Amino acid sequence: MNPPSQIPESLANASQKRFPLLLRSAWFGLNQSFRIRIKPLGLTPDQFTVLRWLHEKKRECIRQSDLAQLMSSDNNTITSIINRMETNGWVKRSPHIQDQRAKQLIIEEAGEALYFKGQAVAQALEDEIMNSLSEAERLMYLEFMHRVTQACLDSRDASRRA
Amino acid sequence: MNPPSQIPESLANASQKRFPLLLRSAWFGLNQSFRIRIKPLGLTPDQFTVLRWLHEKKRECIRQSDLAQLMSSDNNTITSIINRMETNGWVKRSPHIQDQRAKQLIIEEAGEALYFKGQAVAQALEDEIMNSLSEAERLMYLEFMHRVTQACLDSRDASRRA
DNA sequence: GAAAATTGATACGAACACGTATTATAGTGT
DNA sequence: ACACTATAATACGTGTTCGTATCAATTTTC
Repeated sequence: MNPPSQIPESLANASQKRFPLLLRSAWFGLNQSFRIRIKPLGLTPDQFTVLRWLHEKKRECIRQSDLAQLMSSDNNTITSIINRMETNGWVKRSPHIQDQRAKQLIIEEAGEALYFKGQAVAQALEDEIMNSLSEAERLMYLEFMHRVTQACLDSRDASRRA
Repeated sequence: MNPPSQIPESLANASQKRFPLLLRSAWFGLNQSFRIRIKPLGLTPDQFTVLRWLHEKKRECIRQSDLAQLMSSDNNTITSIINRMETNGWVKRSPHIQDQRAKQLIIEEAGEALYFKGQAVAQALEDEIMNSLSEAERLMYLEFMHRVTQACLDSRDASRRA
């Protein structure tokens, strides 16, 4: 009865072929879904992403600025996220050996246990989303997405330098 | 010289075929690039998105909750964004005719002028990104992206109901 | 080796995302 | 008419994003 209440229709109309709107909705949808699902763990999506990188790069020496680049984020954001996660005992800061300015990030036992629980949820969600494409489509899509993502990051870097 | 300083390589390794990481980087890259480019206008990306929808739906009666759905956002966020934009004189709140709880959003002259300036920047950025794909690839990519986006939004809605 | 430029991290503030609670209005069922 | 439920907007608190400024340490340049 309300005129603008059929939102799916308007999405199908206006944003169907508009990359920025699709990207925004996809990211918000995925992020919100993941947030709801890992909420019982006491984790936020960004905190999980931190745990993921620190787990995968455990053998390497990861500084806060390295993490910022891996997450397409910046040093400010990483500082405040790590502050909360350090308080929770999930990660710890350690002095960097060669560079006295830097701090090496290390995942704690509690953090790693949390990561494994979150990873199961994340994998299930990823599989669920990717099921909307066939095997062949998925391969093409990921290849295209990879190129588009690089273009987005290149554009950002160019805008920063300008 | 620093061990983890070649980030492009690590992106090409670990996240090459991981949809969630690609999506995150693409969204952050695009958003950051757009933010830098429209900063001279005094606009943020989200404020531009508000102007965009209010311009495109000018003929319809758009309530705050309608805008929240269009932007994959929620009423809380819309309230605070509209507060700032109303202060700036870009939009105004008007009582809804049939529903006394609701407020109709209307774009002001100053807001529309800003929108047109931002739209030129947005279109240039979108074209720049889409240039990383050929014409045929772009058609396929947008079709796949549309399905994936729907899957993300469906997953969010299912998680909310659960 | 000293000055200059760069980099790593932090503090602070504004904007945004989101959960919970609250108030006011609308619709529903009886 | 009445209670019950649902919806629209808001207030408030926490977490995240990002710009600007600051400080310490490193690298570069001369």
